[in-house]
Amino acid sequence: MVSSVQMDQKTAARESQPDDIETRPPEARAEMFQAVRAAHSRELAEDYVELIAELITRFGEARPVDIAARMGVTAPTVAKTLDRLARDGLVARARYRSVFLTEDGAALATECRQRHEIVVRFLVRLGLDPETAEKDAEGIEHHVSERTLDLFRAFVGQQ
Amino acid sequence: MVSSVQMDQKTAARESQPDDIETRPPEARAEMFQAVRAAHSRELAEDYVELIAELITRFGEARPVDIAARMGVTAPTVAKTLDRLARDGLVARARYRSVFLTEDGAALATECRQRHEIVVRFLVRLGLDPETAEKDAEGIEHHVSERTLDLFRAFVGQQ
DNA sequence: GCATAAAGTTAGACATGGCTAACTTGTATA
DNA sequence: TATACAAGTTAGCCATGTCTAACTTTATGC
Repeated sequence: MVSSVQMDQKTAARESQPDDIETRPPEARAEMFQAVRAAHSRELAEDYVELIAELITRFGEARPVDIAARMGVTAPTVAKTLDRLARDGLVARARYRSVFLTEDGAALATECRQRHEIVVRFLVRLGLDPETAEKDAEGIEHHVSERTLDLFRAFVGQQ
Repeated sequence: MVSSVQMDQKTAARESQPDDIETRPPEARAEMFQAVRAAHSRELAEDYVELIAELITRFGEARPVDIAARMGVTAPTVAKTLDRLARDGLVARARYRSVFLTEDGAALATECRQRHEIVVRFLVRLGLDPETAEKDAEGIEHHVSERTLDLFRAFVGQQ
């Protein structure tokens, strides 16, 4: 262990380059990673409500079998996930029936769809092919702050 | 159930707007989500090796206690995660000792550091404040394809 | 050089998100 | 309308990633 040496180096580094993330206190890093973990726990819910909203729009209902096919998971996985979403007040369901969104779920879906749209359009505007843009957006959209989304909007909007 | 009606709508939609992701076959969606899930399973490993590399550079060693403070998790969580990384050949460790990267781990760390750098610089160039750029990059970096990264590089590089 | 503090480990709990196998319900058709 | 197939559910398994509590080892300071 080299704690005392570390402290000296840390202090020196922090004072010489205060803007570099590496030199900010460990708690600052911790907060960032905690935020990413929080985003992850929302991701699946967001993807589901977004998909459910789309299925309802296109087909009038969202069936577990269609969700499973599009999410690339098995039926039991969908069932368990829908139970969690119901528990969290995002979807409403009756046994052996299609799934519907609650008011909260519908609101979340709308928000997610818009965010997704903006990210895709931003990437395409940047020069990415639409196919890859869709793929990347699926992963990126859950980690884009409001501030960044505004910049994306501005970039898409310009001329 | 409305399978036959669904099929008609699906077919009609697919023929009218072949470029929209919603109109592509369900398997295309499934692949995207599977890719995102695969990215997730790599995320933690990437964040750890990146952090470990940085700690080694700055302090000469990477101690679990320092990793825990910066990841925002407890010591046992770090221990278990390091065991998995060791199992996967990314880190080497001896009981009660600091952690080191294997050749594979070091290579992954370098790759991740560069990707992270580019994403941050891209966001800052776009107009984002450095603080938020760091935060967003932490989530985004794991979901950026090579193609997108090239576009980010180009955008950062231009004048 | 010994006591104590700090760091690390182990054990065990829990939620999430995936799976297969087996069963039940609903639908469609012969 | 009876039955067979499709859809949905339940049970139970597993890995991941988090935690707390309790214990062991290492390092520090007097």
